[in-house]
Amino acid sequence: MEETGFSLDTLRYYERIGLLESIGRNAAGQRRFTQKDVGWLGMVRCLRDTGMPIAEMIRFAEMTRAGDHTVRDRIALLEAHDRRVQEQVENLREKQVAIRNKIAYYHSVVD
Amino acid sequence: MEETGFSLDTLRYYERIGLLESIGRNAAGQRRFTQKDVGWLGMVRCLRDTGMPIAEMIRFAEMTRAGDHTVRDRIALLEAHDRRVQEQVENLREKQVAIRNKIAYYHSVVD
DNA sequence: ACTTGACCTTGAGTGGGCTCCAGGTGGCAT
DNA sequence: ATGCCACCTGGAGCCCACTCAAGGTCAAGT
Repeated sequence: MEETGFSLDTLRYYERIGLLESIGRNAAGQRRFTQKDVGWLGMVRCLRDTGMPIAEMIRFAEMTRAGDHTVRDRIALLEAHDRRVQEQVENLREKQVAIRNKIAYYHSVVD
Repeated sequence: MEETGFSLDTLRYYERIGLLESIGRNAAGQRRFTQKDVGWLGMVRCLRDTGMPIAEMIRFAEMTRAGDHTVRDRIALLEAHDRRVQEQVENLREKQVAIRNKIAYYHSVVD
């Protein structure tokens, strides 16, 4: 298990579905993650943790492999995602206020 | 479909699993949502949207039905949830910075 | 020499949260 | 009075993102 925070099973799964480009093996057939792989996994972690669906990450992975002519599309994808993240944050903050009001109300009942 | 933002199927599902206390019916057997039901659904929406698992919402629902002696436990549950929400927000913000850095990097490549 | 254990593969199973289906009923517009 | 639509029920099905199982290989320690 690499210290990207993914389990080995998850890494195998990601490789199978094409989210990771075929990871190199050593003589015994075991996966050897390069610095590049680890970097990409950092990106994957970042996108996953902000709620990007796997299907979309695969599209992003494919663009990344396809070369520099996809950079504009990658920007568009990330900017759209950034807007969704922004909405998530705002929505959470809003709901958090409601939760805190409820807590305050309960406190007023119990004290 | 009520304007709590839940689909009718979802409302039926919630009733089945005990997240909603048996909703009243009219003569024809159709659900009639009271103001109280709608209020509770607002709470449910708030908790769902902030990532509380359904199982935990059911525990909360049961406490709410059980009466005033559960208020302290409800406070504890909501405070724990509030801390998780806070972590979510902080985590999202952190990851958002990384995404924006990536976008900026791509811009520097493409321009 | 042999056990242990971490890895390998393919494929099936799981859990959460809905969502849809079949078959049926009731009210209302034409 | 007949078609239509929105609702009802119980139960099955679906999607996502993993996670586990079975059977096998290899390297290192005792």
